[in-house]
Amino acid sequence: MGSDDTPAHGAATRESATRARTRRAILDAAVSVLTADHGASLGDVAEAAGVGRTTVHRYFPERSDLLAAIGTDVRDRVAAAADRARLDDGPAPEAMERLCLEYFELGDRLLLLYDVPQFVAWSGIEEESAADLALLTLVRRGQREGTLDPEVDAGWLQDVMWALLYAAWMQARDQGTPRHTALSLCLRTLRKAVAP
Amino acid sequence: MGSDDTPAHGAATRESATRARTRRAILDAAVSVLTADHGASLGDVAEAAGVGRTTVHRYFPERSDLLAAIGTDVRDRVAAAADRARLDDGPAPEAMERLCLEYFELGDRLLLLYDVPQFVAWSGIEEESAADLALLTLVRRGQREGTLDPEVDAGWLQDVMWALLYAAWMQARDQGTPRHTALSLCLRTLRKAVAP
DNA sequence: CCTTTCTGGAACAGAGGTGTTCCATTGTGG
DNA sequence: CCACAATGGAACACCTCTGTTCCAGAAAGG
Repeated sequence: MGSDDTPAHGAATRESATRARTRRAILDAAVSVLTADHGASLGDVAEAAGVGRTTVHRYFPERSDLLAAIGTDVRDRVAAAADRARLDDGPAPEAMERLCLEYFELGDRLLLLYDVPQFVAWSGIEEESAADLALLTLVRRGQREGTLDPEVDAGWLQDVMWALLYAAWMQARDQGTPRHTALSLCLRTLRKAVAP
Repeated sequence: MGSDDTPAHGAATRESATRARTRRAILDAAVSVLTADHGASLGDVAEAAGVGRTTVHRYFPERSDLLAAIGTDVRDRVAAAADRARLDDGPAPEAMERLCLEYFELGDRLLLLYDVPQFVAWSGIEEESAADLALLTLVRRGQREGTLDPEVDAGWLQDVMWALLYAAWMQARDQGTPRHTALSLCLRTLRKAVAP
């Protein structure tokens, strides 16, 4: 990331548009391929990205570099999503639903993060990311205000949200439930589950 | 399974006590090793079982045979658990909680079944096992009787139960929450989530 | 248009897992 | 106590994935 393989000339020079596009293609392909099969080979990823295996290695020297890059990518998107949800505004349950909605849109990417726990270890996602902490704070606020169930641990309510999101994704993926239907089932159930 | 490698003498002869014990040891070790790392090698399994790699191959000629055996084992346990829960008795929500409790006890084994989807394909677990169908029937009964939320699809409520179970296992495994605490959180939340 | 960047393919060595065979050793049960 | 069941280890060929190098051709971009 910091040390590029195009060292010479300037210093601020980032990455050519071509390279940026190729990088994204590989990253996106990796997400969908790895979601389907956690043990997929780099050859599979390359093929899915419409790119030579050599090129994948050119961007991500080792397998772990690719995984780390995915982790970083997801972390950024999660942070942005949490930001958009404005967790500090309005009633806690509604803020939680906004977050759920934002996260739902991230789809596959979060599914992958969910069941490939190594990603949490890779690429500086600490145990508690900023987004996780913000959610935890939100839950505590809701419990204080009496809008969220105060009798269970805040961490549990957090997990419940993730679990229902996961269920909704599965419903959409395996049962072919339309995305918006799955999401509204999720939100409805979440609303009831976290109520006092 | 049907065709043993001890063909001679009788016909009803099952398996020596020694062999049965070894088989179980391998199966159990495989579950815990594979739960920790889906891509673990047969060598790892053998080591965990306190058995030579050759011996593993003697019982399960190919990797897929071992996986299939795990699948079958889990399927049987699930069926027995569903049976013990007596899904046809009493109020639907309570029956659902009994099932949840039984499933929770299966621990690792179900976790594995959950995130190694191949198992569903291996070893004759059809899309809808008998236990799944019984649960679906239970949910429909509850909806008819007005004790379960009638406005959502029965399949969704089923998924919600699994999702909360999963969350409870994770809570126990990663946060070190005592098993009974995790279970009661799960049941409390489930009760609210599925209520009309 | 021509130079620089970027790419894909081939070919390679190495690592690690798999499945097999063979044999010496241990143990279990009659 | 003795035969036979059951085991563990070594050695084997084979496969797949990885990571690397090298080079010729395509694609940008000035």
